[in-house]
Amino acid sequence: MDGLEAAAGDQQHGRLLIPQLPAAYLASSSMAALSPAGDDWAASLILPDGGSAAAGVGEDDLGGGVMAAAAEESSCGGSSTVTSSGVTEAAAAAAATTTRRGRGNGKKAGGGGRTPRFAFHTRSENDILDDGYRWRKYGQKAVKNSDFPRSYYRCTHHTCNVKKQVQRLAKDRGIVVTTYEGVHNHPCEKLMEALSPILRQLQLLSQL
DNA sequence: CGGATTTGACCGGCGC
DNA sequence: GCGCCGGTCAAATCCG
Repeated sequence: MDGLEAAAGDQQHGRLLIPQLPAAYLASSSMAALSPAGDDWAASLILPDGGSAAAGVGEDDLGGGVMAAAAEESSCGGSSTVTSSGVTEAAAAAAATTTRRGRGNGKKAGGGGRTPRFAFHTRSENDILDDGYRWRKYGQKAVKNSDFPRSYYRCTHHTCNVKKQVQRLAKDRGIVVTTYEGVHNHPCEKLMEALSPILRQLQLLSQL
């Protein structure tokens, strides 16, 4: 297991903790309870750890820990176009086997500071789920064991080095596997947008 | 016109 | 050592 800090212990109890993930990240990615309206979509968090991570994304074998997050469509992506069939059970887990390599870049982080990485499934017709951040696509590649290409995105924020990969499951084209790598070092635009009125009120109250 | 996407080439690690 | 494969780059193209 490399690259991933896995919360191995908790998996067996049906719970998954996501290590090294700041709350903002979580809030933005899937589970905030910001605006629980709109379509719901099923998400399952995947934390490939040790051996179980051996299962590749392509071969959607029951991998490591799965957590049926069954989150409401929420997050800063309030206007997300993610639509789903409403299925809420977790799909089979695939793990992000992508571990190393890259062009010089992959090395840099590997020196000792590993970038946190986690993946989750969403059942959606839409490849791109709006997580509140802005992404720029920088590559697309056909991968083995999958009929669908994998897309590579990078956060458009200047100082932010977060990447994500998006790929459809070979066996179930309705499921999109999104793998995040890194942690945003800036607030989520849409999240802040949504929070700003509340923050303003808080400031007012604190002045009293 | 500026930013995002597309797409083929290139690079580097890994397995054989 | 070589070929395969996944990830990234960058020029061309597209789009608002």
